Amino acid sequence: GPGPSLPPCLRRLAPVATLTEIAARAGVSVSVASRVLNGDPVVRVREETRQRVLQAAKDLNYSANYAGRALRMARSRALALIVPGVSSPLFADLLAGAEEAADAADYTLLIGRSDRVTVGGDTIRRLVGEGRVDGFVLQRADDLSDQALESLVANDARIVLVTSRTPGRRGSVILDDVAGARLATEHLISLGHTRIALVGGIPSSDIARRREQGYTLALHDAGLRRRESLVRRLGYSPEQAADAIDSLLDGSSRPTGIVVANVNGAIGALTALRRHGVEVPGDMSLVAYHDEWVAEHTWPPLTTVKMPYYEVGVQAVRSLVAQLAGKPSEDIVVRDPPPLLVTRSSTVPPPG
Amino acid sequence: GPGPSLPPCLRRLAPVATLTEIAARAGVSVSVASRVLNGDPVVRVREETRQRVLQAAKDLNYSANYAGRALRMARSRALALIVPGVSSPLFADLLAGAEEAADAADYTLLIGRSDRVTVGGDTIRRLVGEGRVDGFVLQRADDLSDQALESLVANDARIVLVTSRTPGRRGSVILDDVAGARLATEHLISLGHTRIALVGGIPSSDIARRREQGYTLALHDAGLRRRESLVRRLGYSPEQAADAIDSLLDGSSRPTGIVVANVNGAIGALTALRRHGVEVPGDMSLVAYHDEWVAEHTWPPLTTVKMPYYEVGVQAVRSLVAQLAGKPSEDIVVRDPPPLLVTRSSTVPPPG
DNA sequence: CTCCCCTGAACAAACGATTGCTCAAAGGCT
DNA sequence: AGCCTTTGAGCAATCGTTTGTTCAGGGGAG
Repeated sequence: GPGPSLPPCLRRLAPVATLTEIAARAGVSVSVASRVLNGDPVVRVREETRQRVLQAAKDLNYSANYAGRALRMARSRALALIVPGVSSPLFADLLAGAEEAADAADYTLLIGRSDRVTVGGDTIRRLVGEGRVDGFVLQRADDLSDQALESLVANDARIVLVTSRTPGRRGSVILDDVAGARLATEHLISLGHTRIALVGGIPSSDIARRREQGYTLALHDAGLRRRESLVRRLGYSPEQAADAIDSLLDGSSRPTGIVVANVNGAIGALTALRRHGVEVPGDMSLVAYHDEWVAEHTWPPLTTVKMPYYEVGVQAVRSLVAQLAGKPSEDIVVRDPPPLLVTRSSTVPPPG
Repeated sequence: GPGPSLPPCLRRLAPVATLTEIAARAGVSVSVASRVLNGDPVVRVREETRQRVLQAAKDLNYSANYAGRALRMARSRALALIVPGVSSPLFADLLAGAEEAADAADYTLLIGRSDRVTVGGDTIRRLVGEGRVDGFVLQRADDLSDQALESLVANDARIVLVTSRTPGRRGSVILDDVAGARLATEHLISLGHTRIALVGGIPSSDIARRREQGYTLALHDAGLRRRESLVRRLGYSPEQAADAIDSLLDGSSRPTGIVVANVNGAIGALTALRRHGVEVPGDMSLVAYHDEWVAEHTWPPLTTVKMPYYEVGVQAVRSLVAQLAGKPSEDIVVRDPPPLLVTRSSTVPPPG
């Protein structure tokens, strides 16, 4: 034989049409077929030829091979969305928004868990190194420090951080946490509460700092004193929030209302309060940051502040796509729609 | 010039090394480099040459380009996991298992929502047509019929169904729903309950049918009468379960215990019972199928049956990978670990 | 009639990796 | 010394697309 024979069994899994076959069926060259199907502006074909190609593609149910295209274009047209946990309804919103935007920009979205992105691991470097994805939307875990984050990410990786920021020059899309926490706090103030506690996140998190700032500003604007003894910064998990509640109830002057800076924490808080025999909302009002499905089904149902997670997803992907197109990275705060107070049964005026 | 010049700006996004560069640095041909790096058994190279290649790859931080490989191999080494909703902790377990198994088999896992896989849509056909994925793990929505499912899936697509089955010859990995529902029911029986209701899924779902079967068998084995008036088949959502509760409480002979065939439904049931002034567990015991995080934080905390979702994910991917390797499709029931009763506060002996 | 330009399409070179085959040199055997 | 085998590596085709360039033929202008 004149050269190497065909490798064994390299047929594709599903028998799909290639551009060559389309071209053959339409009686044109591959290049014409490609140009017609992609709407190449450079193309000059007779209308009749164009129709033949289109018809052939339709007949053979053609769709362009992903690998061939990716190889030629040196782009995968795929994006990765990397999040700490996949099980929260909040994430579902974020994902829905990201998918929407990715679809609109004709990108595919891969989902990864950031707990697989360990420091020292090379998940991201590999994903981008192998050319599987063109860029990332990354939501870091609360306890991942700025340096750890930087060390994780390849220098040249296109990336947009969501809900959190870093001092570095990466792009980011965050919620208006100040306004959200402020709204929650103002709700309690408007009900007449004056001793309002905050169950917040860990101080190293920029998210937690913004939420605390909103809480503080609301108190300040209402002319209320902010007492350090009413602030806890243990974290967002139910257990951490429960610990925070335990410690708050130990204090000399109990609050009459609590802002829990995360809905999961609020559920833990509910459990802890019940354990202490404190009735919600009779003895204690509770408002949670973030609205999700379960807040409607707790006892009592939780008053929450709903934040626009969906839009964060949309904006993040849009911003990433823009970055891939060569535009500079942006730092966005999503203010539209604004935080929304969802009043349920966990907040009433203070007793007495 | 002798031919076309290089297309404009087709540089890759990140400057990564190609096999050609590795080969050049090691002073060998591309084929040798490829063979060494892949551990090709056909290769015959001097040990010293081998080391040079390995070193070069290490120096340049080489990882094989995904598109090039996929094109040549006519395989993407990617799998899609398609699920109805992404926000449930149950899904998180499934996903974790699937990722574990995919990693082990050196496959990448894509996640898709099955509500994007609409009848008449071509999501799956496109994913496989474009060669983005080699196969699917599919968890269908409860209300997707067998025919609808078949019409959706390309005939030649490699696919494994999870938690549900179809009469067709597709592969499947399901839970031992009969044993799980049986365990839940037997728990109530062992507490002394005799009038035990079932809040189940819609009858068209094979999952719901298996769970009802477990319920029925448990009653039968205990010598208890199964009353049709105590069975509801409205669905797994909180609202549907709440409706089921409403209708159960209307009946002439109230149950003293209820098996809710889904934990989300159980949360709706809890809300509905509270609305009716029925105390759990004082007036009514409640046991839920599936264990998840929130069950520990409801009031009262829910007694549940924990099912091995993680293993379903593992087995499904393993089975799919085997299918891709040419093995026949299998129908697996995951019995290990067995269903686990998690006793909390929602179940006590019947009143009186 | 000649020259030129436009139209409509084909040519061919990449992108990066894999792999069957070829092939030169070295070594062993008769 | 001559022939065959083994070793160690390179050659070149191929996967499916995209796209800069070429090219043949037809028509209009001068």
